[in-house]
Amino acid sequence: MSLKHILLGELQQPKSGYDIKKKFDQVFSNFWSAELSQIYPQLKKLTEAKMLKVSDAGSSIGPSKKVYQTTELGITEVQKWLIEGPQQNPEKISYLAQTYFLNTLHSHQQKLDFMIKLSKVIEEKYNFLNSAYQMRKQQEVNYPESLDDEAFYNNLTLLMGVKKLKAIYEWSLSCIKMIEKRV
Amino acid sequence: MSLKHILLGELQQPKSGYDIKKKFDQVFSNFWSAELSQIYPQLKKLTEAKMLKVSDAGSSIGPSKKVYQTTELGITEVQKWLIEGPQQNPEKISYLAQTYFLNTLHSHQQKLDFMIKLSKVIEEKYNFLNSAYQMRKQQEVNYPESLDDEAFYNNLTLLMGVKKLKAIYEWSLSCIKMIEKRV
DNA sequence: CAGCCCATGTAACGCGTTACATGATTAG
DNA sequence: CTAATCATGTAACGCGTTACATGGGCTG
Repeated sequence: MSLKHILLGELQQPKSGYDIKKKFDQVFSNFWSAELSQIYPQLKKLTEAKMLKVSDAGSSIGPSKKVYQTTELGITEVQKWLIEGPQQNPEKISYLAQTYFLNTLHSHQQKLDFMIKLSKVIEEKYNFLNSAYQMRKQQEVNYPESLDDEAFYNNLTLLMGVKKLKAIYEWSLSCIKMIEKRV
Repeated sequence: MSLKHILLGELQQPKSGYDIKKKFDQVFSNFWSAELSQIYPQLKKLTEAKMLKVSDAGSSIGPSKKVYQTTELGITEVQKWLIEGPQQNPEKISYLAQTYFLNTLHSHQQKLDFMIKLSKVIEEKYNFLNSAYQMRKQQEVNYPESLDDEAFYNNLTLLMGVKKLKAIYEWSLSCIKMIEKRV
């Protein structure tokens, strides 16, 4: 049930469905994803529930745009969600399921290949997130104390991604070494 | 599309739907979850697709039981899945979404409370996984070299869980410290 | 005999993805 | 003029959860 709350949270600063999608791809990807075909109907639903308000900002340049903004009722809903405490959702990690059943492949080389590929995939993700994090860090003189509240909490999620991916990347490297020893 | 492959992978050793559910709860929870209402129809579907075979092992004691086992066709399917390389599925982590929008709460104490609760939740998960891991480690004289292939790859997933949760737990502790400084 | 675990399933509903449909603007 | 990006939406389908329905066996 988090898409609803993410939309309400993000639309405290008004934007369109299309803008939100970009935010999902560029910023939220660390902890959530959604398609436009899921976003638009949700926006409609939340508007009907009076948690969002719309204004048509078409006309001037570009195609007509619907700009949404969270209402007081919507903000209350976000606060409820936060006060209820941390939501735990079951993790689904396909590549770990694959690792679990890796011995179904009979060739030692194929098992090793899988882990090498996995390691590269994780390395890329790590590099991507880490460079985003380092950039932020260097822009601030007195990081993280100098950040305002909003940027500070945004940043904690980025920091988590970096630390988690670092641990997973190191795990994948140790896996490769262990598998290599098992010839 | 992983439930299918997890069932096919796990049923290389024959068991019932109910047995599989226990495995999900006790072992796979680290990387996947599923309800019985999802498992039973999948087993039926995979049996129709000739990737599983059933035998009624009712009679003797307890209620009648259907025991499923992966066929050659099913094993080939698992191998295909593994050879295609690591599957990346988008992560959805509700509590990180909540962290991102934590500044929607105006009270500093409420923000801190959220992070303290989160830290406790993560600590519990970490302790649970880590004790499972330590037990395994101590049972083996020459860990992990002494493990057979199946146990070895099973174990890599456990190891990943431990390392990841350790990193996340440390992150949550550092978050508490940083938030405390921001009074 | 009450409550729990074993054991299998169906139904309703919501979440999420892929594909389809439409049309404007902008950059090469 | 063509391709990409901007912009909004619907339809079909599959995945996943919660609730419901049924019944046997075991333990206190």
